[in-house]
Amino acid sequence: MIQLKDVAELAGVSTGSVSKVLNGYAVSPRMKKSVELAIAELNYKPNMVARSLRTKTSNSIGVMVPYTNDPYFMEFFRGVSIGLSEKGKVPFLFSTEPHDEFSAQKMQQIFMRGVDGLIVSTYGWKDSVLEELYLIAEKIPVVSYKRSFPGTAIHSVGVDDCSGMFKAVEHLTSIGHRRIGYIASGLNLDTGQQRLKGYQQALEQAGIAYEDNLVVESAAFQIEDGYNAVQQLLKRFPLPSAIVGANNSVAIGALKFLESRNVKIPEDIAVMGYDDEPLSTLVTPKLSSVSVPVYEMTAKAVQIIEDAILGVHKETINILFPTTLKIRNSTDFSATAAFEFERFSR
Amino acid sequence: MIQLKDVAELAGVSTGSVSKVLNGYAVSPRMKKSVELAIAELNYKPNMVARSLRTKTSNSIGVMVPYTNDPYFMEFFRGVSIGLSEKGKVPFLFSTEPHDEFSAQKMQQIFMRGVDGLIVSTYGWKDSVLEELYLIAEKIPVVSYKRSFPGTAIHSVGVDDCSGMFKAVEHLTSIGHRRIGYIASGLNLDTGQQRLKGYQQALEQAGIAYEDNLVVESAAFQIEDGYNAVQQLLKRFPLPSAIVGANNSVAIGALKFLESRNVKIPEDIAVMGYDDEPLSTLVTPKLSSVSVPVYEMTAKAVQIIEDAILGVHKETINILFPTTLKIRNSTDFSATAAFEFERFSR
DNA sequence: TTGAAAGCGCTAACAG
DNA sequence: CTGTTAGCGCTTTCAA
Repeated sequence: MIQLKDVAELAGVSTGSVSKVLNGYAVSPRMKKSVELAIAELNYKPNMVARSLRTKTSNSIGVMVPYTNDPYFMEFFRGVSIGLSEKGKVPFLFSTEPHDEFSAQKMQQIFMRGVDGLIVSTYGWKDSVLEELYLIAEKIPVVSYKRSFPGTAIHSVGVDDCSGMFKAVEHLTSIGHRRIGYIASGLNLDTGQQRLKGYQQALEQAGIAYEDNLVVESAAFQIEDGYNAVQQLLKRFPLPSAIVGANNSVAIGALKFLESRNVKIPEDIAVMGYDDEPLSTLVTPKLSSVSVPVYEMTAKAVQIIEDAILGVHKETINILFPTTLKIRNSTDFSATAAFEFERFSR
Repeated sequence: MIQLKDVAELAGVSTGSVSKVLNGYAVSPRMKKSVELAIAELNYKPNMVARSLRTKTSNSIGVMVPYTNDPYFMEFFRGVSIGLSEKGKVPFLFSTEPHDEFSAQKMQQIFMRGVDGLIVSTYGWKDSVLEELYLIAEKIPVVSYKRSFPGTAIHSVGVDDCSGMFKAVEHLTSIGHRRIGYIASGLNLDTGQQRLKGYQQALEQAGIAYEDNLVVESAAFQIEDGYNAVQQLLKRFPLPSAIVGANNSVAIGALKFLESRNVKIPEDIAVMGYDDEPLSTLVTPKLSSVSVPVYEMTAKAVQIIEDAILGVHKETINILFPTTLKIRNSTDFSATAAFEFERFSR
């Protein structure tokens, strides 16, 4: 392994001087030149581990994502990754399984490795793991994705789920639906509660009485949970003319069950998702949904981390992003039929 | 930050001794006890950066995955992540964009951070980046996923693409198809060539003459590439009665185009994918495909890395895994209609 | 079995 | 502007 000392020798200068040109401090042009020559000659690469030990920063960020098959993981990670890369930072990635016994341990691992900050999606985390997170947040900046932790040092980026779901349901009432089933997921989470609230407020605004038995709770946020939950809704009488899922996956699960029973969508029953993803345009019919600005959110998360590391933030930051309605064929037969490729573009 | 020295002081022993109990060397029970007590009392966490600098190993592995929207990325990463986690190793993740100018730079970054090995999917990498990879492979173990580099130090895990595609096409000929269109992707890669070869061999075995104009090349491996490519195939006369995609995404793209033109699948044209993924069961009709044992492959990749780090391997390892046929409704109308959830299970 | 001490490769005062 | 030097927190000889 060729190291700084070797560069110094070849260039005929001190190691301190080499370090200076490496880190962009003021040096004479002559010195700079000869050092750079030696670096190129030897193909020298600084040892980041030694640098980290000395400077106590690593230019790396811990990222924790849930292990679900949910595609939002992919977009979240992708966004964070692009953002960090632009800032010259490296992601240390950890996946967490919901109810993973080792999440706390993994988080410690990552912390011990000297990351400068943490960006986390805490979906499925147990309280004990969250406790650990609070502790870490006292020491390095932490940004939580789509979930806020009021009263802690944890920053967050999220969306206004109440207004987002309001839009979804308002869309349905605006095209005439009066009996709207709701597949509720994550009612133990603030985000799940806000979505339900949005549903209720939209009904209220349309002058529709809320009916408890049009809301069924799903086991979780996955496709199969929606597939199972929708079956309850089909036992109601009169049948709902529209069904909204608390997220996109449960809506797709519902869609798939209805398809298997030859229910016509949207003619017999309209289906609406929430938290749009590329998959929406690949199912038949294409799923209407409410879209969340993943890229803006992840970019912001990275920005917050960076600022926090630099000590810019004195207060905990909690930002909510707006959502946008995507109307497709699962609620509107006449919606654009052109093949639409939804990509994560920047 | 509480450190080893503090533990030593509290326990009334030397730092060397604390290090010994930390690393499981022989110490007296008394010493062990008191040190452990002090560690617990102070809630001491070793600084992995310092440890790495000293030991020259980091227990971390660099993982490079392509930035595509292709879901196979997710499964690959998930498998690797689970595998590493089981070995107590941490993934340092880097995403690469096809034709990314910075891939080489990113790889250097990761290398400089002292990873003990590298697991890479080189999809879309330019030659200059590969050159860099060869160099790195001289210094630390590298395992490539789904692509081999004969004559280099790079290990690989892959599948037998020729026999895999053979199975796919054989399935079609066995149910009576004689005119089978093929969407070729990645003909510049060995894996793309092997798949095409499998297609040709299956035709030959069925006594069907190969026709150049039933093979169209797609721009890349994405859904939209299949969507575009299939349009060429529809200009052939007589029309093919079946179409095979070189991977799952292009097959889905084809499926979506045919759907938009109200072509009945599989009655008018059967569609077959390759390299199955969960998405196959979410499109309508469900896509027949050839499945690759992602988890076994990633687990093997991790195993190889681990062994190589320990110096077990003297030779470069190249392993091919077998594929399995998944028959669904896009080729067989009567295939199981039950809702099938494909999950990445272990 | 334990302690003392010498670094791992780098940066950052501090002097010159 | 440049060189010297003292560590960053840990492991690992080497002696005791």
